[in-house]
Amino acid sequence: MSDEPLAADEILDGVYRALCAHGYASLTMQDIADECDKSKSLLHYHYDTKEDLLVAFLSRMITDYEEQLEDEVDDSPVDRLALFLAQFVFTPDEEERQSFHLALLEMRSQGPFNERMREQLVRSDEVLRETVADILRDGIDEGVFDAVDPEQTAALLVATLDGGRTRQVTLNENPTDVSYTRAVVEQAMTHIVEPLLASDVELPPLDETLAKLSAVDSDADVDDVDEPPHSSAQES
Amino acid sequence: MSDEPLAADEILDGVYRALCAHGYASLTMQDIADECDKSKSLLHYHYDTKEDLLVAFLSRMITDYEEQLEDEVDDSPVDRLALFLAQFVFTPDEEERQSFHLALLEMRSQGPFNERMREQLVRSDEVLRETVADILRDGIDEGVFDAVDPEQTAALLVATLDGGRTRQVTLNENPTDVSYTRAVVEQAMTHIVEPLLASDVELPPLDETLAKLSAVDSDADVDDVDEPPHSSAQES
Amino acid sequence: MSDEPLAADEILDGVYRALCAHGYASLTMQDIADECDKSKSLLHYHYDTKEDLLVAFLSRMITDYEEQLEDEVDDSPVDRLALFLAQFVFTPDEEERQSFHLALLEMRSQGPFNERMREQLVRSDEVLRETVADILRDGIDEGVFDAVDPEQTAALLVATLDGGRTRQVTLNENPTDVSYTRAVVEQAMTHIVEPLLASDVELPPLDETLAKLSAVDSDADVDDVDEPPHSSAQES
Amino acid sequence: MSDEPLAADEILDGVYRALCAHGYASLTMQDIADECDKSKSLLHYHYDTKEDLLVAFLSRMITDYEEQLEDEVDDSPVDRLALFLAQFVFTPDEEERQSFHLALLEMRSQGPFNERMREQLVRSDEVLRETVADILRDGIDEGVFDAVDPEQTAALLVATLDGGRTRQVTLNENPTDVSYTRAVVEQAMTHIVEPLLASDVELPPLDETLAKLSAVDSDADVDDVDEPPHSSAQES
DNA sequence: AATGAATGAGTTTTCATTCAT
DNA sequence: CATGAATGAAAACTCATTCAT
Repeated sequence: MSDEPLAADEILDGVYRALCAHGYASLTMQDIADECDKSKSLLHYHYDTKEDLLVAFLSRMITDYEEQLEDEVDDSPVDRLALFLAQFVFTPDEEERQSFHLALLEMRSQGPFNERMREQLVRSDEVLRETVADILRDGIDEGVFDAVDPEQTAALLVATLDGGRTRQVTLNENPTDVSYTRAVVEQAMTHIVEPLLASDVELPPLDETLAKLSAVDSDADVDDVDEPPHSSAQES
Repeated sequence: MSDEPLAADEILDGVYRALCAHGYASLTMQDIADECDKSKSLLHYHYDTKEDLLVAFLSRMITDYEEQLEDEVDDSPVDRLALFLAQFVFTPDEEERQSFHLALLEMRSQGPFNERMREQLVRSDEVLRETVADILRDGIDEGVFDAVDPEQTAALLVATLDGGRTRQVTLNENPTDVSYTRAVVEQAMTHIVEPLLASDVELPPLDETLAKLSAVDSDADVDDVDEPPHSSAQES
Repeated sequence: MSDEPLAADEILDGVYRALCAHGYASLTMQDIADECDKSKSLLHYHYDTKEDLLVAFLSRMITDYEEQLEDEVDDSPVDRLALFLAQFVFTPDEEERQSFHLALLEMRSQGPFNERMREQLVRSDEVLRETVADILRDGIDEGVFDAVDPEQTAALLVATLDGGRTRQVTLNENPTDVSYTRAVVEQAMTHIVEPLLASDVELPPLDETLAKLSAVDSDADVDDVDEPPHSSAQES
Repeated sequence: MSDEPLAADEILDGVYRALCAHGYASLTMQDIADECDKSKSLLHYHYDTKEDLLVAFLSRMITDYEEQLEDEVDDSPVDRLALFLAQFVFTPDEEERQSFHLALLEMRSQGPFNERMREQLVRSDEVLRETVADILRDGIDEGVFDAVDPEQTAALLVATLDGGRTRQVTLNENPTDVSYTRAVVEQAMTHIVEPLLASDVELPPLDETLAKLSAVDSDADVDDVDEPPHSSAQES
């Protein structure tokens, strides 16, 4: 019955918005407090230190992503792979997601200096690569992919997509320009994925998958005007 | 003939070492001053603001890299490509290298917040992609590569290598472990580069190119004990 | 009839334990709440402010001490004086005692800044000096002490004992070491008390009185495992 | 020739004044900064932490006291002892010194919680007791004192005087009232010191020594209106 | 060219207190 | 009675920058 969102969660939502607005490097507790309309002291009431808060944020993000993945297990390997590729492409209206991935990139670069953060980042990396490896394994079993090494190929794909996205978010001054990532994803489809497919299998075109993606999003997002549905998370 | 290095340059060297030691996020003017044995005030004498100093550092780094590239124009396209792949991710002094790329990654994530930094980063990206595109164009002209789109393929390769390196430096707690990058580079050779080669052409194995690389470095490094020769730079 | 201790009293017990554990300077309401397993809010329900709570604590402590004194009026002046000397500085549970006196010393030093606290401290000082003066008066009347000025001599004795204890608790890193105090008490007996005695009167040796003290305590302490019986209080 | 006082010293002077004005428990870096007309940041420039600053303050205080002692070595043991006793008595115009001793008492009660502070306090205690013990030893050698145990007797005297002062500063609401300490000192002279003297030796009356003390002070204090001459320090 | 001293604006964190339930 | 949640004011400390020399 309790409609009111829990403060601890609202704070994490504030972290998301504050990261988008200010980036990680210049993120202050005050920024977060402002974004969730709470007092700084309350942040410390729920999370002892700033680090605790950020670790909790990363952790929720990854868990949300894992939960989202479970919804997709019924699709065919080819569709799941297409979906995975498409998720890396920002659509022009996703300005916010670009800011977010930028902030995430900043946090990632803190990993080596912070044990607890690195733990989360490594976990995130494993989720990501394992997702692709699972898809590949399923596809190989079903005979729709050639018998490549699933782990190695997954590493290649994740590196490529992540590299494309990284360059997109770091280099672009116009946050609605998505050409860099899109080009990389399309090249990855042509040079890496398509040569893997069995002769009678076809990868759906990127635009088609993107269209499907935004349809799903509109469904889900009915009342999430400003807020990520604990889900825009996908990472590292 | 004046042997004594210019203070302005010694300061930039200090930036390099301070970035390796502390990362970008927690880099203070004092850190840099300590690394180059100068006073904070002197840094401000030569560079008005911290931002000026970091922009100058990025700029010198890219210029150094460009100069280094000019030494390689005489090699064959295949060798140059092999060299590029190898160089991107390995150097004889791995540990320092990784911390440096980590710091660079942090700076890259500041690009969107800082016009002048982004300028340098974009320039660096162009140098990088243009280098690969040039190699590809030369190779296509000479008939050793298939007639792919040089720009697009260059973007794919750069994204892949950069993505691999990024994941390596952000996820690894052991800074001398390069297995992640190596796997990605090898996969990139197999899945992306080799399918491009004319039927009678062979890409030299990674190890061979690496061996060549360290031979060259030993030659050059005679008196570079502690200091980057204004050159370890290469980026973004 | 009602066995359950009153919350207001349990809170004061918490103050005692929290003072021993943390000292006065860094004593927080949370510390006290933790020690009595109540919420901070409850402390404020029973005592409006932190100051109120501490004043109440001091007040109860002194009252408890006064009550304890009444038990001793039947003894001879010499015995009562010996007891006073011994009691002032030693108790069976030394370690707890020292931390408590330390905390008390901190509170005492707040007196000049806090009217209400000073009131209690002054009252405590009067109780203490009056106790000794009474003993001296009784002894002079009975002819066992020389005819000194009871008030002045009481002031001297109290200052000496308090000074010894203060130096003990502030200087010693080992809280069970009482050698400093013992030395001072013995010197006080030799130099101050003994010259006061009529020629046929003898002060019982310190060890003997101490033995008596611990015997009494063991009797009383049957069910006081963890808690001060509202009584360890005695002070300055 | 440099007339201007060193900032580091001015800051320590500020600590003295701030301690007098605010006490130790509520002493903030801002209070100290205000008292010495410097910025908080400058305090941190010269002393890394608040603790460092306070330790430095204690340390200078003790050193100053030791230096002052050296001026007195030529006096006779009886005079030196009289002087020592008198120094514990505040004269009515020494309101400031009372506040200071109060603050010092607060710091002393922090000893057990702070290793570095305790070090200074122990050193101070040793200086104080050794001073008296030295006087006693000299006097015994010269035959003006009875052959008491110098260390033990010194401990008794220091405890008594310190206890008197402690009670004075903690209990008195009127900071110009010095009756408590004065009474204790006089009692100590009568009951403890005088019985020690050889039959032909006399202790100069307290008032006389006090008069001598203030004469010396007026000499020295010519231009120290508001400032302790790095010397009001004397302590345990 | 070079430095030590100094500062203001800002950061995280602490804590007594209040409020709704 | 009792509590968890929430807050505002203030604390120590940091850091880029400036200034006098």
